[in-house]
Amino acid sequence: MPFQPLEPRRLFRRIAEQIAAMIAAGELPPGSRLPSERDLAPRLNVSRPSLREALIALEIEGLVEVRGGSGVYVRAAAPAPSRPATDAPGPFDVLEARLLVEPDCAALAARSTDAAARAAVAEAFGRMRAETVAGRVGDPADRDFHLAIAEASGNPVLARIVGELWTDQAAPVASRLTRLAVSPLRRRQNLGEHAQIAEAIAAGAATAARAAMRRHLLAVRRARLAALAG
Amino acid sequence: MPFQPLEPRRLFRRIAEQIAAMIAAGELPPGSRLPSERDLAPRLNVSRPSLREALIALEIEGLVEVRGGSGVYVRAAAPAPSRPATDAPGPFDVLEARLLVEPDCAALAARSTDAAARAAVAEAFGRMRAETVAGRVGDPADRDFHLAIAEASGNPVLARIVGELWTDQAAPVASRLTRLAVSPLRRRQNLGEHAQIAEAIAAGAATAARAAMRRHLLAVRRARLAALAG
DNA sequence: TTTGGCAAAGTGGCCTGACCAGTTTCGGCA
DNA sequence: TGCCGAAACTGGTCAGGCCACTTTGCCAAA
Repeated sequence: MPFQPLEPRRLFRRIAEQIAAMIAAGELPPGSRLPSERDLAPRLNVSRPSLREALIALEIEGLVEVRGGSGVYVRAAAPAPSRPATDAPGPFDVLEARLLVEPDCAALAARSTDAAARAAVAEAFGRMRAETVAGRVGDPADRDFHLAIAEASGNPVLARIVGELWTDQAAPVASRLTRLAVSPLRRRQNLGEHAQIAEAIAAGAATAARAAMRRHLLAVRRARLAALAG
Repeated sequence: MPFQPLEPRRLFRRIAEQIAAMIAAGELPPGSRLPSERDLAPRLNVSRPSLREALIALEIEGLVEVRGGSGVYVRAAAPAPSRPATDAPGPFDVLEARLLVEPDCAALAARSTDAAARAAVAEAFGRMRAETVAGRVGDPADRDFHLAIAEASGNPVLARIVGELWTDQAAPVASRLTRLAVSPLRRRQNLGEHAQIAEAIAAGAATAARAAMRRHLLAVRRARLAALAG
């Protein structure tokens, strides 16, 4: 069965989501071992290389752990109630930090006199809109938009912090949550919220920009909480 | 050349890092296209499937964008080697960032239920008081105090950010300014402001802690501005 | 000369089949 | 009963091949 048009997304993405769904559904409990690549691939009607690509994606997202010679194991991602925060880099910690920093970045960007930087914000928004409309994943474009705002704040330290926060967000636990939380509806809302932010910055409305960014991040948090609950 | 022991990490990881290093080094500028998979694989002494796995990893991490039928492109997010205006890391930029983050850290620390972390804040304050009385420079103790508060916030991401901000502050320009701004009078004031913060946190008064931290940082800024003018 | 469209070249997407190097398991031997 | 080694199993990697999409550039028509 040597083909399958790439109309949907790429195959490894679909495989990864399928496996992630099985994990979420409890068919593959945390700590359990997945069927071997040789078994699983034909069962999903894909080749082993494609399955491997999907497993690598899941591994990077922290859903799964690959132990050479032994097998692929579902990672225990359950938030331990005993240890609330201290050393665990939970996804909501990143969001909390973003909530402290990014609204003011937006306000500073709105006040900025650097035309080029503000043009970069508008351009990043345009790119993101194009990609969202096209139905692509859009995550990198999202990042670029927020980063452009941080850079437009004129404060390189803030820009660096925001960049690092997005790197954190790409880390295992968080990115898994991100993916779960991004429904088509949420993607559209996301775009609308970004539009408000971009407009406020373009208009030089610092207070409005701050408020819009805050609303946006709160909405993101709500979506992730819902994804966690669902 | 069909093998290569898996002593280091897995091959795709090493390939990904190698490519990421090229991007960071500017050999592959943002927006540029990587050599085709068929060209690049033999150049890195790996097979195409392994290279593909690495590219998928880089794509998930947002470093690269894969456009089917076209090529693999470096995402425009890497810090370009020369950024003219924005990249001057002025000392007041750091202070501005601290002003955004640290007051809320103090508030979170006051609300924290982690007794050990709050004890660490009190202890750091005690050490600082001892050193200030003894007339020492006080910078490390000062840093420890602020860092203890950030850690007591319970959010490791915030703790890391604050730590980095203090590292920035130690950079040449800023540290010279810091030294200038620390008169004996200022040192006493500093200690008093810290005492207010420490007390508010110990008392669990979140709002008061936030306000005290904010006042403290504004006072620091005033002192530095004065030093700059004088 | 300009513009339109179409074909070839190039690129990623995916598959089959195979061998290597670890890990795990289990049966035979002490 | 307990230890140890071999076989079975698993992931790691490679080679080569075909398909579908994108890009490019040539050529013909306006």
